[in-house]
Amino acid sequence: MPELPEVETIRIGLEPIVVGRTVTDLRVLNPRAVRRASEGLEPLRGATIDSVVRRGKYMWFDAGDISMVAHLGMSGQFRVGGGQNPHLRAYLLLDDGVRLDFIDQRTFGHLMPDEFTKTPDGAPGGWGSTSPRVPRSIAHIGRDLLDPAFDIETVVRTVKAKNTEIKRVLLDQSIASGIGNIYADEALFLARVHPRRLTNRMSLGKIRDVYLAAADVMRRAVAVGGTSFDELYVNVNGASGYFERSLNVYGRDGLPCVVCGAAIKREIFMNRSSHFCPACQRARHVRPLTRRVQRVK
DNA sequence: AAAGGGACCTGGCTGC
DNA sequence: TGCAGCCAGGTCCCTT
Repeated sequence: MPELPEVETIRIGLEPIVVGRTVTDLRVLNPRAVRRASEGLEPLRGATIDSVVRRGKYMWFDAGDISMVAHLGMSGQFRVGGGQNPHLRAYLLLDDGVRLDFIDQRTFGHLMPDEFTKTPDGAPGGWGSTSPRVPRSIAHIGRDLLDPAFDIETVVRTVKAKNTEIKRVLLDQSIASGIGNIYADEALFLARVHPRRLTNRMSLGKIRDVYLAAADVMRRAVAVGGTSFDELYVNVNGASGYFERSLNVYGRDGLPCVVCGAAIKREIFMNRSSHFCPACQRARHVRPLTRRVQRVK
């Protein structure tokens, strides 16, 4: 499940492979892998890649007037290819003979050629970029927590004004991007906030704590190459990350809390699992459970 | 308008 | 042994 740290690891791995290279050929093996399937990836043919940029979980190849946006979804991978893989969805052939494969078992990921639009704040479009522009289709995605132009005070005020639960807002990529289910649970644990806590019942300081915790956990995950559970997330060379051993709550339901020893709880919320310590993250200022269908294991 | 919930997708795993 | 059903979750889209 690639979130910001995993995508950043892949972006770093892609840079020496694609920057300065020209796309000499390309092929789409599964039309689901490309948005705007009518034109496919053809606009990339002949383009020279100047940089690989990331905002949240999105990446793009900056190739002059055109970009190729990439989202890995649940299981997308870029691999230096040539080998056989039943989940190979598309590939680019570069002018040095390298074949860059896009592999995606669950097919939630996609590639897409796109044009640029200017960033409203005049800052570079994302990590790895020096130009103030972003692909049009992802202009609505918020800056991520590790972006130098990320404005935490604006985000904190936006979150406070919402009438909903904190975890739902953490996963809203238009407010702050890059956070997925794993790091949302980890950030809430570190900030000692229940996932279903209502944001308009939180102080500005507490909301800030949650976002600072999310930034901290992602920064530490980037440093060790992200989190790997299985072969679905690996970097461009096929190697795994090491952050799984640092997870405090995610996937630890029933095991003792590392702080207080209480059993970590797993609860279904937003059709996903939430993992939290019921003692460290008390259910204060949450909506009554009767308002929603709940299944607790 | 904002909020919330389901669909999409595949393969590994569980339990009968 | 075989197979049905569950589970993983990022994002889009529809309904309220």
